[in-house]
Amino acid sequence: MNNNQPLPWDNKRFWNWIAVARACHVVKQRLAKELAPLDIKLPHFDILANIYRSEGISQQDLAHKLLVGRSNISMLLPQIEKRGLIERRPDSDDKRVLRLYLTDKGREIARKGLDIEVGLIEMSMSTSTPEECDLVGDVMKRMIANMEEPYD
Amino acid sequence: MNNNQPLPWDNKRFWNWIAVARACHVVKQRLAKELAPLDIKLPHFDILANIYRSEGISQQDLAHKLLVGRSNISMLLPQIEKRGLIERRPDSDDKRVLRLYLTDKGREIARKGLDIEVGLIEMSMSTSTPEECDLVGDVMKRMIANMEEPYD
DNA sequence: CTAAAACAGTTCAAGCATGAACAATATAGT
DNA sequence: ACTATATTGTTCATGCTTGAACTGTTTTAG
Repeated sequence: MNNNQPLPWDNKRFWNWIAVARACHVVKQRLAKELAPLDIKLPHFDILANIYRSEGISQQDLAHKLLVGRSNISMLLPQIEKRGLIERRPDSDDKRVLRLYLTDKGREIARKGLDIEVGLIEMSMSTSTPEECDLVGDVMKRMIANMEEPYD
Repeated sequence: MNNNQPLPWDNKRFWNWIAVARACHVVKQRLAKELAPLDIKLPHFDILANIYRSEGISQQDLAHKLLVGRSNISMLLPQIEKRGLIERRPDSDDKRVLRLYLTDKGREIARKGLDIEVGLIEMSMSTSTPEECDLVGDVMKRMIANMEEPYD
């Protein structure tokens, strides 16, 4: 450890994190290209995929799952709705909330897109053992947990 | 393995990857907040940090390092230049290329920002051993390498 | 019961990122 | 030397993302 000017370039954790960020970036760019044949953009697909897993989810919860603002969802949903991929139905108990459902067409695209995504992930992780991949997942979950804390 | 409908929810690699993407997202959001006192946005900081490490880099190479398009850099640099954080000087050999240098003010912000970033990364990775972090880095580098391939 | 607070969703302006089309310069092939 | 090709950086239109301000609904407190 340097005591005067500890440059990040000497810090292994720093570089390991840079690798994570780059991998994330590269995978997202690649996935966007692979989804092009389905005529769906990544943000729209992320929404479809989440509704696919949690049919009837509210916009609020969807935004929370995707780690984006409510306004973001609010701007994207009408586009997807106009394409006939989802339906928004008001909750019967609480008139504030809208619940989200896939149409058959939406479900098909979500399904195909997920197949593409899983294929891509398996391909890119094929050179690592399942144990290694699990460890990566564990470290990431720990990071997310640590990130909740105040720090400064 | 399911043979009919292999849902991603049954796929461990899939979930491990989701954890990576979420961690990436959370760290970026958090870093953006921590950088606020320096009055610098994440995209601008990423540029400063890279010039800090590679003074005299060209816009092209910078874009490549950051995994973004040249146009992106081309739009952001004038803003940073107007704030007096960087200088753009034409290359003497090749009149097409502009080389990027930090001003003293820019170097100070880059330095402070990097300290914040490293602190954040160390904090979030503090619950994992150095060996685990290194393994994460290795798996990510393998993923990036695999992602270059054609696949479909 | 009513006023205040909390909550779900929307709208808007601003900033970031992209790809395509473009200008200027450099390199290669003939 | 000369044309064709490739490269560097810019500009533009488009789309995503955000946070703040807003509407309407529900819950909480007095």
